[in-house]
Amino acid sequence: MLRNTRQRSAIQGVFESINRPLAPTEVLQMAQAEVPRLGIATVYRAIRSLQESGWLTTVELPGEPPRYERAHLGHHHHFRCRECSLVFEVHGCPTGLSQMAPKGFEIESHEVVLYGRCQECVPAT
Amino acid sequence: MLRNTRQRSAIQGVFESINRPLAPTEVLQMAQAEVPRLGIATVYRAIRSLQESGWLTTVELPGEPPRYERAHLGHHHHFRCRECSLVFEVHGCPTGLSQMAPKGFEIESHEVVLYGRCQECVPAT
DNA sequence: ATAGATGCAAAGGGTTTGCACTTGA
DNA sequence: TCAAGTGCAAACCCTTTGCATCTAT
Repeated sequence: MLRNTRQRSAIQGVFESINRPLAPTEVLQMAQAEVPRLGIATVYRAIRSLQESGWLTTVELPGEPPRYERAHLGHHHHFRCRECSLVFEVHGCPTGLSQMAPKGFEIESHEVVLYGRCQECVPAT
Repeated sequence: MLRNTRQRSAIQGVFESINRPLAPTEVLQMAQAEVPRLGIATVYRAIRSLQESGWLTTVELPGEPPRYERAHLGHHHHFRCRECSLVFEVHGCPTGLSQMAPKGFEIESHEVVLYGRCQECVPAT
């Protein structure tokens, strides 16, 4: 696998130059600047193989279509600004998660999404 | 607007008898016990109108199609079993959420999703 | 009676797949 | 060379919509 094609390097280039999670169609449009005949199927296939190779991770927020970004190391969560819709990484985890499970249930992992206003959108005090 | 039909009462009955978020196809299958010729379109239309009337709320988990549950419940979160894929309600919240926000960010709300094995799927000890 | 509700099937939107052609190693 | 990669279109899955029919009021 992982052959070095114009299509794939265009797609990787998009992720390298844009600093936020991207939807497949966004990737398509941006990469078509370099490879005009690029097809959406190729984008999906490239995303999948880049995911499987660990180069990309999926960013899933409730009720939103998946987006993809270059893999950062480590467990983290997300903060989504209700005003500007930007998504930020947050580090650390809440405590007391294990006490939330019903009796007999076994927790293996968790997701946390915080909603609110980012630094830019909090009114100046 | 809300006419009292056999279909709608069967659909509401499903939500009243099952205490976990349901996908439209689950609702269809269960309600067909009462109304065999029930169609999926009717389920979707009923869900939408019950949502708009405030009787149902949407449960969105990252990367999954929406599920629905009765709206009477207070603030709670969800547990998704990795084996049987069922989603359960969990009560209580973790602590220390406010410490996760970057400096200057204002948290308004949060979502927590736990993943693991439900009581049915935990191997008998 | 009559407007809302239903069932079916066809249409949409986003994602995946089949297949013949292209291209990088 | 020749299999992985690509482009196109058709297939899929889930959801919505058009339309003739049914039904609660």
